[in-house]
Amino acid sequence: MEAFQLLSRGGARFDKQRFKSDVQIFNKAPARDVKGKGVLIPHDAQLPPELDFFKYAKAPTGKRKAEDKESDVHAEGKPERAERKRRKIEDESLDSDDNHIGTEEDIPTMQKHRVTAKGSDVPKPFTSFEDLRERYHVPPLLLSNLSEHSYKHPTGIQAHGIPILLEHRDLAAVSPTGTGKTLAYLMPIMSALGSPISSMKNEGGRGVRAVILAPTRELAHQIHNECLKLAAGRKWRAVLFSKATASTLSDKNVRDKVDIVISTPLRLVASIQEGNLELNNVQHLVLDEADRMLDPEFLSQVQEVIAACTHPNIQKAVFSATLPAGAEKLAMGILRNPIRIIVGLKDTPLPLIAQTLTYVADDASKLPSLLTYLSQPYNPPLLIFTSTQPRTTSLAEELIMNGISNVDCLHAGMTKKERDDAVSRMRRGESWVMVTTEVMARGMDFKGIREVINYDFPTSVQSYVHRIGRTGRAGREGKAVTYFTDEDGPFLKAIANVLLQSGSSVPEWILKLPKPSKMKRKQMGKVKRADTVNAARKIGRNDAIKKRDMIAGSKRRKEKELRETDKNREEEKSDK
DNA sequence: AAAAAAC
Repeated sequence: MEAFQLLSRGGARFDKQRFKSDVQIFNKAPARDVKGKGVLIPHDAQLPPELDFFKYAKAPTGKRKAEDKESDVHAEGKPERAERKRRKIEDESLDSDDNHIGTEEDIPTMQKHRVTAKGSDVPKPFTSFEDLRERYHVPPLLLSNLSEHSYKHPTGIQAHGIPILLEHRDLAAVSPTGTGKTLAYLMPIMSALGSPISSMKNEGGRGVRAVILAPTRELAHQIHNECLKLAAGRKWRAVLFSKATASTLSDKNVRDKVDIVISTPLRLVASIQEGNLELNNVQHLVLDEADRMLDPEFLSQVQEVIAACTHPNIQKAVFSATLPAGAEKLAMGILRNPIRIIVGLKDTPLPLIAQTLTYVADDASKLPSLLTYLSQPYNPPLLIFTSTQPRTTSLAEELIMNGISNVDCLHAGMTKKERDDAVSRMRRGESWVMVTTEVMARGMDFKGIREVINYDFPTSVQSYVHRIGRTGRAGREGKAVTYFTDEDGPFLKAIANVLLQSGSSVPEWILKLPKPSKMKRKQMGKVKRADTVNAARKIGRNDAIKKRDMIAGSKRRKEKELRETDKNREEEKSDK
């Protein structure tokens, strides 16, 4: 409390103890608004003893129902689509029986987590990390490192995925954000590397034995940290690949002593092409954020890495919270006799995240809305997503100029050092408001984040799911606010369905929006937009105006409002 | 659909 009073006077540093132990803080005094700045002290959110992520799965609602309804409404003329959907759902529920995944007595976590497995000879999941010692001879040190970092009970993806990887099978794993996917692949890999009784023999060759690919440097860095935690007390060498380490590793003697390389794809490709790195002894390859890694821009790089991994007995695994059909197909092509594990519902955020959609009319109305939001109590640190680097920078500047404390900014246009510093400040709890791009959207695990704001509308369902997945991690609650403007109309419904699917509510009129067909979306753009505008005006407009009026305006803001009304007028004209 | 990120 004292720390926050200090803070409210402005300028003072965030109390570093603040995020050291979340639990400690959570048990403290009830939430109080700190004078003026609206910073809220959390009071709830004790870690639940068991991470029951999927309560909603027991009684399927939301999307399933919405899908059916949708099919009913839109299926006229093409009933086969509804039929296909229904069959798919049945197939999924059959999968688990076919593969003898286990009964509830065997695996108490099963029912809760609604896991579906597909593939031949699916290994049984385990219930306690200790089980792994006997079943797979996982080194005791690894297990004690686990408990040291208070990993007590395996999450769904860990219970199901780890045995698969320990049996050296290929795996495609889909599990929601913040459910411990990193550990699910790191632990078995490190076990295999260190265990003398592993299914594959290590005497074959020298050089890097495991490679983990991630889409951003920050994520690679974070994975490396996890790796170090697990490896503590053992001689494993895990290397975070960067320019610096790449040149060190060009020395073959050094290289041969490295077990695990964690890297972004292009960095690795560069080293391979320079002849400074050989991957012919790689026996474990993981694509983290797999769907992202299989995006067209990354795909060729990833393929090059895969091609360089010539070891015949290589195990490959892909992990993500989202896996669109296209990416899944690609992944399945890369994997050999794979098992596919899906925890929860695909492409769905956790119900722990309370999501809202907020109408803000147009771009110019966003800043006033955000400032209003920040003038009320909120839970720091706050993560704000924008669509471009320049917008990230300028929004951060605006916030600072409007007197918001401890604003930070992070995008890939910044130098490595700037990026590293921003992440450290975030980890230390010194940032209250972090404005960022997609670079932070995936994988990043900041335990303190309880609120995410999509200042700019996400460009895909996947992006949405990952962005808001920065909160609500490891069983904690989270909050996500998404601004939408008239222009976002065509994509609104898709996101709205995601909200529904994960147990958040959506205004009726959004659900009634017609679903724009792919082909017609372009030409219909105008019409759709008009629909949205009208519907939005009825419900959201007044709120938006009220909000704007509530803000005592600085000159800057008044200018903004003027510009905004001008724009509105122009748009109204052009609509006609 | 479209930007970001990767070196």
